Amino acid sequence: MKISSKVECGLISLVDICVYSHDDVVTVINISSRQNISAKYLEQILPQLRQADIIRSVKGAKGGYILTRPAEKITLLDVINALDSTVLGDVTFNGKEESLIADALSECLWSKMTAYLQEFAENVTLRDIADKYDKLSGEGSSEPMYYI
Amino acid sequence: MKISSKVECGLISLVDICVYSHDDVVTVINISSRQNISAKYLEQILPQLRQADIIRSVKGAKGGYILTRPAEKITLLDVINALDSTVLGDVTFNGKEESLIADALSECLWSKMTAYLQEFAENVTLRDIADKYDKLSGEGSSEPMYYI
DNA sequence: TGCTTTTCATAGTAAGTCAATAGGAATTCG
DNA sequence: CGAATTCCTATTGACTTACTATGAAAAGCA
Repeated sequence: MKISSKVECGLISLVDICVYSHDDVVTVINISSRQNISAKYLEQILPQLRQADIIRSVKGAKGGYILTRPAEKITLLDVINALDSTVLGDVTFNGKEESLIADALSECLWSKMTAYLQEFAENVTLRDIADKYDKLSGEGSSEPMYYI
Repeated sequence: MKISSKVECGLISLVDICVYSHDDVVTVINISSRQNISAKYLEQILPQLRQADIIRSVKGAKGGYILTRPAEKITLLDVINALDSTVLGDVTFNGKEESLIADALSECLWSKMTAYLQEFAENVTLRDIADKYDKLSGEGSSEPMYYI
């Protein structure tokens, strides 16, 4: 399916913060260099995650970001809603399609499909994703790294 | 969620054909006038449904379109794949995000999310949608139609 | 205080996508 | 032949996306 780069990068940042913040803040530059994402781009994404109360920011020197709550209480739905509400929001059209069929589709199909997707996203937590990453990177480190 | 107007109009067309074709072909102009969709736009959408073997076309005068098989054997997945493969296709990125976290996301999250959506779409048939429409339009006709 | 580090806010831009339109060729019926 | 209809390709305008740019504001530190 179609996931914007904003959501992808936002999620990568959150996993990075989750894994590398040891009760301390993580800076945009930290994330940028570890994850190969433009710092300026992150500077645009992270504030949105802050507004959605997923991360908390500390300004000034020694500043940075940290999760507002344990990773198991942050869901994929939270993140997607914060960064791209069209992914899991209602299906909407220009309004031109005025027909009973279009009505039937909205009421009986698109609404259910959206709800179905939302249910998936509600049940994936940042902890789940971070654990998967830990497992994968653990496997990787016991083997030669071909792609250095 | 985000559904393109192409998919919406294509689905409306299929329901229209399903309901109004009584073993006979339905023309673009028929659909266009019944559903308030530009005929030229439909002329672009219907051929794609034909290439996907969902409808069959008859050229020339007295020509038109008809379903290739019973409505209960046409799934939402078929239609979406025919008109907009990005909706249910794999999640792909520019390839810039080279990090283990991005790998973990592809392998463990996006692939599952896509499969989950596909499962939904596989289990909705054109018959289901047409039935819903019949039910809705039936209810409507027993009440005054305010929006003639 | 003044310097450095960092977040914050806003604007801009280049490329791509989408919805819709346009014009005309090819086919078939009567 | 002529009307109806599908088929094919191109084009346009609006919108969206993925970034980049510039600089202000805040906070730690010497």
